[in-house]
Amino acid sequence: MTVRVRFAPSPTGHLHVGGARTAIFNWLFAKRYHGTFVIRVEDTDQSRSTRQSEAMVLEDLRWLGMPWEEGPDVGGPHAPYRQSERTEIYNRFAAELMTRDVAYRCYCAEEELDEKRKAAEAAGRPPHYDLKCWHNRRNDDAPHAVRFHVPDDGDVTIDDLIRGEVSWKKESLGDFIVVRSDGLPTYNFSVVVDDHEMEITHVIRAEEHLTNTHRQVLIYRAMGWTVPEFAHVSLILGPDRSKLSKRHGATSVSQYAEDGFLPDAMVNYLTLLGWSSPDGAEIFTRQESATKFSLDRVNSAPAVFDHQKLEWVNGQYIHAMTAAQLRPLVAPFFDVPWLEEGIDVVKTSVHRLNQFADALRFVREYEPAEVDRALAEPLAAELRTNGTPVDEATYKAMVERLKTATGLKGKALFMPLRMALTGSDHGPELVRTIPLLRRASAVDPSVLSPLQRVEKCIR
RNA sequence: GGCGCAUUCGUCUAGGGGUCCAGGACGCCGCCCUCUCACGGCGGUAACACGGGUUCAAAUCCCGUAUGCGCUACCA
Repeated sequence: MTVRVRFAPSPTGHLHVGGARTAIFNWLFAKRYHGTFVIRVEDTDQSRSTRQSEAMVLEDLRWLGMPWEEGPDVGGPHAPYRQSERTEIYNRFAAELMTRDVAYRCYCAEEELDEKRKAAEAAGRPPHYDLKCWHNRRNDDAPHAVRFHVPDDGDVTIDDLIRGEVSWKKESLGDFIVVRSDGLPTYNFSVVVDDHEMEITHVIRAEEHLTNTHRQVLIYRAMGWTVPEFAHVSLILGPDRSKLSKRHGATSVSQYAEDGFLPDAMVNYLTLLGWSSPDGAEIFTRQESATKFSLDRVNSAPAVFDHQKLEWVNGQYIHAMTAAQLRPLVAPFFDVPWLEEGIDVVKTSVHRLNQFADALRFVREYEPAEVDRALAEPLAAELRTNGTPVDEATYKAMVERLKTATGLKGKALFMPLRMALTGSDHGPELVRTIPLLRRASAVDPSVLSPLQRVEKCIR
């Protein structure tokens, strides 16, 4: 049997990091078992779903770098992959459910149901549907929804791949709506129809759907369909341990892209949030994790999103990349003719792509520092006669001559030197900084050369 | 309220009856490297929610309690 998994976002905004992690686990599982990864858009809630949002979610998924074999944009053998385009299919199966007498038309008004529910709750009874339309089944075309009837043998036990056995008693459920009065299916119905029709073998989704599984299994049974395997992934929490939301800061994948995070780092971190590699590795490519991924190593407890660790992971990726690899990624945030050289000099002090501009500010902006003439003048003379160092050897030669000329050494020499050339008391090593300033000033007229800087100090 | 899920350092986690007075990572602290900042290296800090069982032996199995979260919709 070929593994087929799906990620089924509802297009109501950008892709959320929680959704991203669910997508990653699905993708990893598909790769691990050489299966198929399907994207299905769950847009049956017309009031909240937009086509624009669907495009954003797909774009976020593309940015993360998890290609899918079937989906609304690429099609596939089970098209369409947008639930709003599959209503005839749902209606067909809803009709079949009614033919089998496990579903029925419900003509109750929403207000009426609300009142009954409140009354039941007030009286301490379970707020389940009172079965009025089940007991008086009819089939006219007055406005109605379609309701599924929970059978007497409605107890359900599943063997969740992450949580183990989970059971529910039939009593915990009332008859529930499968087709709304607007003719569109509810989630619990469309998801079953689609997962069956699309031959999904493993349903890997967020924990918030765990209790919905009871209803869904009942529908599978009523239709006589094979029940897929389930794996419910725990939620991602904010620092206060409530479900991660906007008030905790950035929650959408696109926001992280804008904040200078790399897709590889994002996928790496999110994979680590709930899954651990059997060899204990924490930095790994998606190919590496895909060969080792298994659902039994997915943690069933919710995980707090740790922004600091994400930054660290992102830094690990940036530090491991060459300046040439980094340049095209940094350019959208900050671009100068000497970008690649600049990146090479400061990349170890940066954790995010958008921090390069700041880290290289000293190259573009220079405020003359208070520097003792006893150093500034010999330095200016040195730069005039011997030129500016171009590499480690010429830098060391310059330092030796300066030591002789000034009688200074160690910190007493280097700090004023740094101040004179960068205007700051901290930054990358001088042996790298000076050649960078030289090259940058050569290709970029807005950058002052080392000599120009020193001259400003003397004036 | 009912049902369901969860609970190991501040955070992510390892662990599946003895090898655990609990290991790794992030963070934090210290030291080293060093002109500074960062990187890197080394070291330190810090946890089995609580109470009962089962067992020669429990972080690991069972039962309660507490706490958190989810579902209980004509949202997904």
